[in-house]
Amino acid sequence: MPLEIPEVVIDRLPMYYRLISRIADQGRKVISSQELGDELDVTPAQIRKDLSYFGRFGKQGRGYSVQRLYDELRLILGLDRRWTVVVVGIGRLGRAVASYPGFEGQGFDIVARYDSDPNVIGTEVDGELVRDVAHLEQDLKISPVDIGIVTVPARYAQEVVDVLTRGGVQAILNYTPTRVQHPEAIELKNINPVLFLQSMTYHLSRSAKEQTE
Amino acid sequence: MPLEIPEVVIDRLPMYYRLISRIADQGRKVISSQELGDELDVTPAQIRKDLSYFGRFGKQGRGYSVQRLYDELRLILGLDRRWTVVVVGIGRLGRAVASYPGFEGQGFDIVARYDSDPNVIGTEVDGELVRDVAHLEQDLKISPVDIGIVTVPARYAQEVVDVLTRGGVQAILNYTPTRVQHPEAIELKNINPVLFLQSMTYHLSRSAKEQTE
DNA sequence: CGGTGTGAATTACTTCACAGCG
DNA sequence: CGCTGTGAAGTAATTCACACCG
Repeated sequence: MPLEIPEVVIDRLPMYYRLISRIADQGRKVISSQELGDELDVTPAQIRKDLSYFGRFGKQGRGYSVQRLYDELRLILGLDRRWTVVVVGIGRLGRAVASYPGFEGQGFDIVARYDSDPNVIGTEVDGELVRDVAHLEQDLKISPVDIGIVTVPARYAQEVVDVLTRGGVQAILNYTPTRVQHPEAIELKNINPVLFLQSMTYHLSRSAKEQTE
Repeated sequence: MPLEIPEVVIDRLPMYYRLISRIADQGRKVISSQELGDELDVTPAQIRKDLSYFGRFGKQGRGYSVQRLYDELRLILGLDRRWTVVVVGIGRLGRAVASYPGFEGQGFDIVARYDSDPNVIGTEVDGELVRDVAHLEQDLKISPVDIGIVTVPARYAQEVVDVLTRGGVQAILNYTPTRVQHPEAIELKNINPVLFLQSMTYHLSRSAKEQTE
């Protein structure tokens, strides 16, 4: 069963998890891969194949038990526990991220917030004090944290990532447009909205051209 | 040449563009696919193949002219013009997005900001007034806008997307965790940080297990 | 029946490897 | 020479299609 699961599959699981938890909330008991697929614009075969990497959760002729599938995905994604998170960089974006309720609601506990600006250090965000980033590495050594979110200005991104990795953080979400170096044992994902816009403008400029042709 | 270009290729172009503009800033004149690949963790063959979908920009034995490649990518991605953007939802995230200098710097002009909260409407963000979202559809009809960024609470996401599409917006960047319905002629990308964290926790919980085994 | 689970078939994507050009 | 551009080869991912089971 655990024979190298493709990364694309992993990347789809959170989407399945999100849908199935919504469906569970609606009180639905059973659902087919067809119906899941309709909702997500994915083929039913893909959903069945993806899930089959992890086990046989469905019942022939019936579909998937919503509760069962929810439980399994939770387990697979490691969401049967809480994860600790620090947010580094409390500018406008960091503030928004640090106070976004969607993290806590999904098991991600923001345990600390850091900044380097003396005007920001010591102020409150969401009722919690902002700490001095100079203490970050030391703090991480005393009480380790699972995940770091980086919302500092681009030029500090590498430095902050280095501190986080030295501090033993296992995963990093980088909101900075800078691509940073990092040990490959550490999970790192980038969120750069400009790249999204640019891949969309590619298509926009084509369809504009088609019109005139 | 224009024989169906894979979407994965399009999605990599902005990354190439970003790198090449940085290299151009450094005053470098020529660069090889090998060097580009080292920087981006991509094989040189992939870079050459990707670029070859659009033309022959390199010089054998030399590499790519940085300036030439920059110009070509700009053109391919439709960045040889400015794009207009509205931000809908001026909460903490919307405020951060609306005042992020990275958009203007890359040719995306935020031309208007909307909210539904009477306490927010009429206030200033980055020196610009926030308008009433009730006027959005009408405003778009009078002066069309290319792109909409949605930073409203999740439950309003569909409604806002509907207004934007009726208003003739061509692309939407959805910061909401809600997956919305939309005409397929419209480009839509979702940014949901929780999904990123969840695909990372999948790996974290594995490597934790490996340790104990 | 209806819908899963899955090998097999297909399609998509990546890498190889080398001819050809500056 | 050195490095691009690209068919051909090799992988990877998706979809098909159907045996099987509740």
